[in-house]
Amino acid sequence: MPIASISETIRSELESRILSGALSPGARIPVERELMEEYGCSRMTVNKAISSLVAAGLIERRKKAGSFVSRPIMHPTMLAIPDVQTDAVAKGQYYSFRLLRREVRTARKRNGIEAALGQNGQLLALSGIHIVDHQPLVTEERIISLASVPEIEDVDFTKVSPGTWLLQHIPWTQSETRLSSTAASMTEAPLLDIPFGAACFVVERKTWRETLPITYVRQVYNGSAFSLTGHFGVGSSR
Amino acid sequence: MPIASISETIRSELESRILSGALSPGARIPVERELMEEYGCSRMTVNKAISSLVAAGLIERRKKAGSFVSRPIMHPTMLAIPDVQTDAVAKGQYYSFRLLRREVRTARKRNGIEAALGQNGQLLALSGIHIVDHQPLVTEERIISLASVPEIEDVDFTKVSPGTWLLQHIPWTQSETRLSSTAASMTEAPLLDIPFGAACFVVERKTWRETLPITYVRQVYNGSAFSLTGHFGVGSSR
DNA sequence: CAGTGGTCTAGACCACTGA
DNA sequence: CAGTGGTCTAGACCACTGA
Repeated sequence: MPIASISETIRSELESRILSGALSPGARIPVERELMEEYGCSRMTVNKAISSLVAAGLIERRKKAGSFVSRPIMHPTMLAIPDVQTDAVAKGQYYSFRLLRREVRTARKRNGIEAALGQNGQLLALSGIHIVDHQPLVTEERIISLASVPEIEDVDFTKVSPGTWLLQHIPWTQSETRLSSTAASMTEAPLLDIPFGAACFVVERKTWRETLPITYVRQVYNGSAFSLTGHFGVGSSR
Repeated sequence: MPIASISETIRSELESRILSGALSPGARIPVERELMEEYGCSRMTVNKAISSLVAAGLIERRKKAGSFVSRPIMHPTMLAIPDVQTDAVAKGQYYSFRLLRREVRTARKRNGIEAALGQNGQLLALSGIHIVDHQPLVTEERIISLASVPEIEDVDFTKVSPGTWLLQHIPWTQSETRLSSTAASMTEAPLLDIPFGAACFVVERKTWRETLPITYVRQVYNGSAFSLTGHFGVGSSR
């Protein structure tokens, strides 16, 4: 194991004092110049340690006033929502994507999502189903802005899923993900090989590259075969 | 607006070059000593800029070899899973918690979760329902380690929900959250005032304080009244 | 107006590791 | 073994803002 650097030592000792409650929310922590003396190091080193605790949300700083233990403590969770194909391949499972529909068209009026994606031109609308280990796992309805991603018009989606292709070719900077549940519809139920009305898990995502909209996708998972797990550790983001 | 510092300038210019694709995944970025000259600044300043991009996952560094644009690009999402009561109160909605069952007992054998929570003593088992704007929104089954949180035995849960009380009184450091969907059971359906078998959204969470287990909770939401939304921006964690 | 943090400099020594 | 990043020093000047 690597020997902890001075700034790591300061960071972890402050973190312990906060998490143990020795320094309670709202408490003032020693000023940088005090910590310099305590650890016999330079101010830059102290600053680095405290800055990482600020980034982790454990400390807030105010000039002249000092540095304070943050007050709120919520339930944030970092969820890594997997790409279906990438995830299946990583687990060594058999994967295929079955394309059900492919259409190039303009945005439908009165559909806010399509309007945003299609404001600069045409849309590619796809629907299909992800099959993992020979079982249908999740249906997908996707809309892609051809103005933002013209080259996708020539991609063969029998070899690669649209999501995987986009991940590998288009850099994105912002995403918004919505998670919900729904009852399987008349179209989804037979595709997923589950009863009409069965509980499903829904992932919807919009993705942007800077301010340029790229894609919207709605995925409906077989609810009995899918869950998402997220972890969160206070101060885990170094 | 504050004038960007030198390190912020370097950071944002590198970020732009990466996100625009001018520097593609796997590409080598200039070494620190080159960037020093380019920006006419000290190495520490360059290092600070690059370190923040490393923390944001955009860059990976290898000694001797150099610094490279990261390859993967996943779909991480930061979800802030709200506390039901805190969330409702913040929105100005009427909130109440109805306690249905309260029991102090030892862990049931063959139940891994209870065994972990009850290894040092007794458990407090609670069940109840969160009522928001006079509509039942979510049922809750919770188990709390009395060894870790002895003072909770005297709390009156007609005024405050167990989750809110814990958030406000017990510092936690690690949590694991699982999201899934399920069909409403015979006990849940009437409590939520929905049909038996209706699609529900399930949140399960285990929480620790360092290595000490604190609580496990399973919440079943009325699926037609609930969704979670998370955002993610590349490089948003400064 | 004085205490605090924000940022930077111009070096330094070292560990690591790819050529 | 040389290039690269990791970390640190001992200062410095300044902006902000609470007392």
